[in-house]
Amino acid sequence: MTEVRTRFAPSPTGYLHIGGARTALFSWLYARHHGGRFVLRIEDTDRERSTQAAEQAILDGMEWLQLDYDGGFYRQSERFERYQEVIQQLLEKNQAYYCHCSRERLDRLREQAMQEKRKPRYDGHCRSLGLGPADGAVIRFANPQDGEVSFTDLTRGSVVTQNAELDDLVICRPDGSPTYNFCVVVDDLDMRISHVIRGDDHINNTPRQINIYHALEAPVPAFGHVPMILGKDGSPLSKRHGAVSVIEYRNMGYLRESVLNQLVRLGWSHGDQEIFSLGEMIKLFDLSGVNKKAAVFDTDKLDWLNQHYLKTLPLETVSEQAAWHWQQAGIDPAGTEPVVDVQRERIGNLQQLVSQSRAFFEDFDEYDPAQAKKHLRLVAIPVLEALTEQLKAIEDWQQEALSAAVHQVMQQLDIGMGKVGQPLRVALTGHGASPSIDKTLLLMGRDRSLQRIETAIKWIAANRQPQEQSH
RNA sequence: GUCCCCUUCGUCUAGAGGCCUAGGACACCGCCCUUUCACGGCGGCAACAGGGGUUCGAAUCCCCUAGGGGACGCCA
Repeated sequence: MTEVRTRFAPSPTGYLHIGGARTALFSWLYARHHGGRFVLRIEDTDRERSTQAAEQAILDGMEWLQLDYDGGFYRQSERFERYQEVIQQLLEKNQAYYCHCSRERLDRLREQAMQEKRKPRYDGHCRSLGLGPADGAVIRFANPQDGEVSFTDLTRGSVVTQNAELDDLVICRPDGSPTYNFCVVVDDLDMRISHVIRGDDHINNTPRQINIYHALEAPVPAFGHVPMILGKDGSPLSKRHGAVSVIEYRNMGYLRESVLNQLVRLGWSHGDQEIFSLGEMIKLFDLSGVNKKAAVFDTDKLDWLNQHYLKTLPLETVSEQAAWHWQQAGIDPAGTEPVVDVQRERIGNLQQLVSQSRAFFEDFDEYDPAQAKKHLRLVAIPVLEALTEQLKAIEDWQQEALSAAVHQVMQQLDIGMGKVGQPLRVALTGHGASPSIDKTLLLMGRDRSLQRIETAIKWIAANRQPQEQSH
C-alpha cells in the first residue's frame, strides 16, 4: 500500500475563496485521516494573471484555517525545465506534435462546429504533417482517436468518456510555457500524488489527463471530485454574494473553528452530527460520504456555529483569535481575557465582542441616542446619585457587593430593576447591551464606574428639560 | 449547440426496497425563562422536481420529461 498523498493546487489569481477552502479542507482531511501527506502547489503557469499578492492571500487563508502542508510548497513557474523535458519525451514518441494552425483558422473551426450543432474540437490538421518549431507554433498532445477512457471517481463512481469527444489539447504555448492540463499531470506524478481531490468543475478534464498519464506510461492516481459551493441565490459564488474570501470571515469576527465546521458540512455529513472538532473531522471524514450536489453557503448556520464555538471553546482559544480584533480597534489585547470570558456568552462574533466592550477600555464620546432618550432622563438623576452613594461605600469591588448595592437602591427608592439597571448600564457603557449589571460594574472597575455615573448625571442635567419629566 | 453531471423542508442534510404517517440542524413562528442585549427550555410550520415503469412493497432500482450546473481556451 503506497502512502496517501493529496494536494491543493490553487492558481494565484485571486483570494482563497470559500469553495477553494472547502476543497482544500477535504483534501487535507483525507490526507490526515490516512496519516498521509498534504502538498500545496501554486499553479502559476499563466504569468499574466498570477500575482504575488494573490499567492500571499492564499497562503494567509491557509494559515488562518490552519491547514498545514507538508514540506513547503511548489510553484509551477519554478518547474518549467521539467515540463520541457517531458514535452520533449512526448515529441520524440510522437505523442505530441507541433501545430501551426492560426488563431483565425481555429476560430473558424469552432464557429463552424457550433453552426452544425457539433461540439467544437480541434480537427487534428497538423497531427500528421510532421511539422517542426516555428514562430507562433504550439505543441499539442496527440490524444487517442478512438476507444474510451474510464475511471472510478471516489465520490461519483464510474465515469466513462469517448475519446471521440476529446481533441488534441495544446500543452505548450508559442513562448514555451506549458499549459494547465499538462502540468497537472507532470506535477501530480512527480509529487507522487495518490489521490487527486478537486472541484468537480475539473471532472471533464480528468479523461484528458488520464490519456496523458497513459502516454507517459505512468500510474494513474485516484480521483475524487467534490461539488461546488453556490451563493444564496443558487448561482456560483461570486463577489456579489458578499464575502467570498475566507479571510473576510476572520475579519467579520468568525472563529476558524466555525468556518471549518461550516465548510465540512457542505457536501459531507456524518449522520445527524452538526458539531465537529478538528479531531473528529479527521477521524470521521471519508470521501465516500461526500455528496454530488452543489451546496449553498448559508451564513445563518455559520452564525449559529460561531455562537456555539464562542461559548464552548477554551477561553484562551477565543481570546487568542480575539486579539487581532482588539488590535484593529486600537485596544491592547493584554488584559482583555476577563471581558472576553463574560462577553462570549452573549455575542455572536468577535466584531461584536469589540464593539460592545470598548467602554471597558476607553471612554466614549456620546450615548446611543435611543438608549439615552429612554433611560437618561431627569428621573434617573436621583437613582444615579443613590447608586453613587452605595457604590462609594464598597471597599471590596466584588460582584456580590455590587449586586447588593443595586438592590439596596431599588429598595431605597422603591423602584424596579428596570429603572435602576438600565440607566446605570447606559451611563456606564453608552449603550443598552452589556453583561448583567453587577458584572458590568465589576469589569468596569470602581474608578471608571463612579466617573461614568458622574458624567451621566451632568449630561442629563445639561441635556434634559424639566417638562420631559411629566408623564 | 454538443458532451458530462446533478435534483429530499427556505438552507445544510439523514435516508443505500419495507424501520418513512420521511429524521436532525439552521432560519422562521409561538410559549416559557430573564437584571438590558443575548443564552437556554418547550412546541409549531415546512420537502422526496414531474410522469411512466419494475416490485407484494420505491425517496431508495430503470426510462422519459423538466429544471439547474459544468466542460467544450494558446484560463486554471
